[in-house]
Amino acid sequence: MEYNPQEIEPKWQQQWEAADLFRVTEDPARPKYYVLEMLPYPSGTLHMGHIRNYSIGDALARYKWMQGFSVLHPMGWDAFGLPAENAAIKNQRPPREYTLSNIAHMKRQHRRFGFSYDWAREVSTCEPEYYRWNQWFFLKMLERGLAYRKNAQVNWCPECATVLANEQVVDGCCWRHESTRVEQRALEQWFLKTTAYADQLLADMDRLQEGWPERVLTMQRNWIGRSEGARIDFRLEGPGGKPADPITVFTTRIDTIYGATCVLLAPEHPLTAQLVAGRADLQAAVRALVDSRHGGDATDLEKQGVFLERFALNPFSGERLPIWVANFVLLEYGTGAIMAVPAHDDRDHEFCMKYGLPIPTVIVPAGGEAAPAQGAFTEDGVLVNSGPFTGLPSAPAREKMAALGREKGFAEATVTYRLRDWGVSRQRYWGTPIPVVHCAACGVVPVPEDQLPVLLPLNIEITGMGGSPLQTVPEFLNTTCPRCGGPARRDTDTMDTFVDSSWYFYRYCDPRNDRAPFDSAKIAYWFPIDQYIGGVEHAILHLIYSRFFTKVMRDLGLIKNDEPTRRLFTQGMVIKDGAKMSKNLGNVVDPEKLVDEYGADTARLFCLFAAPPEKDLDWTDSGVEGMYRFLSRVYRFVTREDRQPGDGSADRQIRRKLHQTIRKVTEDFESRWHFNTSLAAIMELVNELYQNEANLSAGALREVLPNLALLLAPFAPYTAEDLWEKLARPGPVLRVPWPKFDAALATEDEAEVVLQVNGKLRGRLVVPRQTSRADLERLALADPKVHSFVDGKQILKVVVVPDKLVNVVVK
RNA sequence: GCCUGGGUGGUGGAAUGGCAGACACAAAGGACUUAAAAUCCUUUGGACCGCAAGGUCCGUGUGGGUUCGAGUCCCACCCCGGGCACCA
Repeated sequence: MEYNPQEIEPKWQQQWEAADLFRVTEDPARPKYYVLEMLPYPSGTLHMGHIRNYSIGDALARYKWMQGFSVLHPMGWDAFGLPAENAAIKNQRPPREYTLSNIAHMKRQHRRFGFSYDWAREVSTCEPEYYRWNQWFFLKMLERGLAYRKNAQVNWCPECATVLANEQVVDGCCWRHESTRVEQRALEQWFLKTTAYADQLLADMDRLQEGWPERVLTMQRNWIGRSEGARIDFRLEGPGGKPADPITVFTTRIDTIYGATCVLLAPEHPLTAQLVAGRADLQAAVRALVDSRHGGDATDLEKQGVFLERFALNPFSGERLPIWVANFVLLEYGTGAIMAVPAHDDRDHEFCMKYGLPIPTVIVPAGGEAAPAQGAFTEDGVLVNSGPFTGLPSAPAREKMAALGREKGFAEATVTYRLRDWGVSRQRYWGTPIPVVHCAACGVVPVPEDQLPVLLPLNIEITGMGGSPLQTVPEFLNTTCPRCGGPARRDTDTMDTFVDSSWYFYRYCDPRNDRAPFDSAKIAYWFPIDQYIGGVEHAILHLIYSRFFTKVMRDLGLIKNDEPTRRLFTQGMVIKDGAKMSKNLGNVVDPEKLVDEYGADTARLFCLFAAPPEKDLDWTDSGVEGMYRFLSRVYRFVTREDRQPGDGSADRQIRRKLHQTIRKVTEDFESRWHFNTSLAAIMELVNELYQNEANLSAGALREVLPNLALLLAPFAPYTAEDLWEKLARPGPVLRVPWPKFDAALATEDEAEVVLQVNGKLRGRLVVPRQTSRADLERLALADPKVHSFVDGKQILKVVVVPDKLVNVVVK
């Protein structure tokens, strides 16, 4: 029979759906397995990157089902976000309608592929049933001081008179007004205190070591950026030469403090404003510094500073140090102030060279090597010219100096993180409303839990102009204060969509719960996620935020697990013509066209065969053809009706090959997921079937063919299901146990032993397995070929690896 | 600059110290066919020797090293991709 995916795929899709095949519940009698693919943004159509992601996850889910697990394999929609608003501006389509129609279309595409999702658990983050729990978590964090307000910079386009998201800023300009420079404006915004968990987020990564890619952990470690150092107070010299309030600096190199030649403040540091008060010239110079930072790359920013004509005292040496404001000092990191040690820091060196400040050496390389002739010596060494600390190596000096500072009250060892709190306010419409009201009398008042959800109004015109769009909806904006009952205004910002995706995988466990985000018992059953699969582009933000949410939820007593995900797999991108598929480049392949032409199984198979799943995959149309040919070849062989049974002379060989293939595919699932090699092994089996067709007995085919269908089931499920039916086996395949291999049968009983002389291949020997070392050595030396290379030379040594190789070393 | 992943035939890739190039794509040739498609079979890293069967040498970015033996381990360097980037 000919392979006809256009006929068999819709047939099985309907049967699977009718049987509710992928429905799963908590079953105490079976082991559980939670396999999760990152939920998509409903952009309108699935692209090949999605298909690749889901093909990997689906192969795993189906394999686990066949292994007897209860497999939770859900799908949903990350449905809030900017594109829906842009569509509203461009096409006058309401964001909700746009989003829902995209979801409907993508879901149809999904179903054609036949992925094994339990659609009864579908979650869409833009529905009030979902986002009310975003609001609920927000209120819980507010109660615990984990959500707070502060001033922060936003991107502002003067032309649109609106706030821009970072992705709307292109080369420092507005995406819609290419020549308009984006300005920075300060706005009161909501933050979640991710920094409160910085130490835990870092420490718990040790537990992820096994199941997470090393590079993702490294990226997260860098992002959290823990540095050990010290805070040091430099007292300000007051007007009468007397010390006044201190400037606190952070440094990791307190051992270099005798080499400090000035103190540098960030332009935005509160002390800066104080110190330039009444000096219009200095104020203007500081403003110019701030401007120097905007636009352009931070890397090639020229260092600039302004001397404030004031001094601070080095608490160790008592030296008077000039106070400068410098454009490269960041308010957000450390204390927003540093001591400049030009001899031992590259940036300080550049700065002090430029302004002619002294560059005294206080650290020399240990072991008497020479310090670099130019630039700063930034490594640890031995202290010189450092008062009582002279002669100490850097590390103990740091400890002693911090201890002294602590004793005297002007310094303290401390830890600083690069991680910042998570700004979640967005001046956008299509998102979760922030559930607080602003009351003139009571200030910021949380919306009481029983009034949730704060519904996002649907009748609104999106113009892309002005501030938060929700300000234009009076019915939403105007409310009463829950505390005093007086008139109040709702917060008109919405939450970052990363909030939605920080906990969605918990909701899958109990998606229709209307009394709580979920039932904790269900979480206890399913969590942690056994395998999470997605693109590496989410290595930092999404994966840190969701780890943060998990820790908060645990501290709220809702869940018991510390981490959401046991194992993470990051798949590679899909590349065509040397670039990532994108509409701009016009190199996209439409998955649906592939299904029309070749069927979903062919598309899946190509995604799995063309490269190992963690690597980027090069798309080729001819490769797709190849997969179609392979499936056709399998189908034709299995369904052949006119076959005359052979004499069975190849039975032994084909059964061995079958068991080797089962072993190979099973091992691939249990280790590296190199499905490209699993499929190659299955292809070899099929090739052997064709080659030995005339010599296979009916009995051998009765063993091999059904197992071949089972081996294909995780990768090409429609084809496998149809073959299973054609072989008159009771299905569905998903409920059939994964085949087991017979280890003895899979092992060859003869071994081909390689013969080498001085490491060079000189011959082969077929011997019974487990032939003794002595026999192997004797046989090798007796081999005429080996003999011709050994003859007349002195044998130094003979290396024998049983069942593998004999290497004769001669001189 | 720092942190990462990688560099193997015409192409995607295989080989977790032991036969480099599994499997597939592409290409070439052949069978079947009136013909085409489809299908099936054969060849396919390079150089050289041989009428042939077959054989020799070279070959995994470059240079060193460890080892009986290195694509694989170690050191140095070159190139490409990704992330972070004045983080004190």
